[in-house]
Amino acid sequence: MTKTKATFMSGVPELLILSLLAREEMYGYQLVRAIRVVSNEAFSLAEGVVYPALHALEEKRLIKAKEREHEGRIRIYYALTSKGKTRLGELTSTWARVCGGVAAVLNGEGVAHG
Amino acid sequence: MTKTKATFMSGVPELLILSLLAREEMYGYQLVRAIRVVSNEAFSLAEGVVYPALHALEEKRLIKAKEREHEGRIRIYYALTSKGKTRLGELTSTWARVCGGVAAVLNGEGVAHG
DNA sequence: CCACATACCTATTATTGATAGGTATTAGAG
DNA sequence: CTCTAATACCTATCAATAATAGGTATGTGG
Repeated sequence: MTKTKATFMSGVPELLILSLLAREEMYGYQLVRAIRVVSNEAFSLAEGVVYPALHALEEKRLIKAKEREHEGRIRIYYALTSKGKTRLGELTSTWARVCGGVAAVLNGEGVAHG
Repeated sequence: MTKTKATFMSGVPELLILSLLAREEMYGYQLVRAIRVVSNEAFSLAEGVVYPALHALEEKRLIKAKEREHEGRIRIYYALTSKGKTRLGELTSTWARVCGGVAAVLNGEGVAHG
């Protein structure tokens, strides 16, 4: 069927995660719920998406992990590094450019001649 | 270097092409320029992106090709099918949902508790 | 005791945009 | 007449990564 379900999502998980972590430290499971809630149900990223993304971001030094105990259970909190803040800025502006470009085409007035 | 250049672009070429073809028939080379111009330089999709996309869309019956001669040279014009119009509507609303979701997170007020 | 929520993880698949080529024709510059 | 640039089409390959579908372990409530 080639049902394309992943439309428009490339780079979005990274942007969402960095954006949420910019406000406060969070652990993976918390991020999964936060993404669903804060996006008003627009996104529902599974753990299988979020955890690998976190590991990739950590490897790129965009976020930093700190294990912390909570009620006898270990949670891995992630915080943005300064490199991560820079990256978030880049992603945000790229996102704005893409949004603007798409809007320009969708609402475009005239089109070039044949 | 793992320089990720393709951020936020998944599905965008399809959306742009369908959107432009919804207004008027166009041929591949023309689309390449139109995407650059109409998006205000936000996108600059190479021919190696546009042509395969057109072939894929044609195979899915979302667009239809008509060869036409222009000054002794053959151009392949593409037009939306009704299926293509439906698809464009779906993509547009998906795009709106994604945009809204990202905006909600980027401008989000409060975040869930730990 | 069992089910569920919490909290973490990985392997695999599939899609597809980007890159880097290639062909052929026509127009214009020198 | 030649050479370049623009037009107009094409394909093969790569690389990135979101989605799916699993898996482990602990704590809580009925």
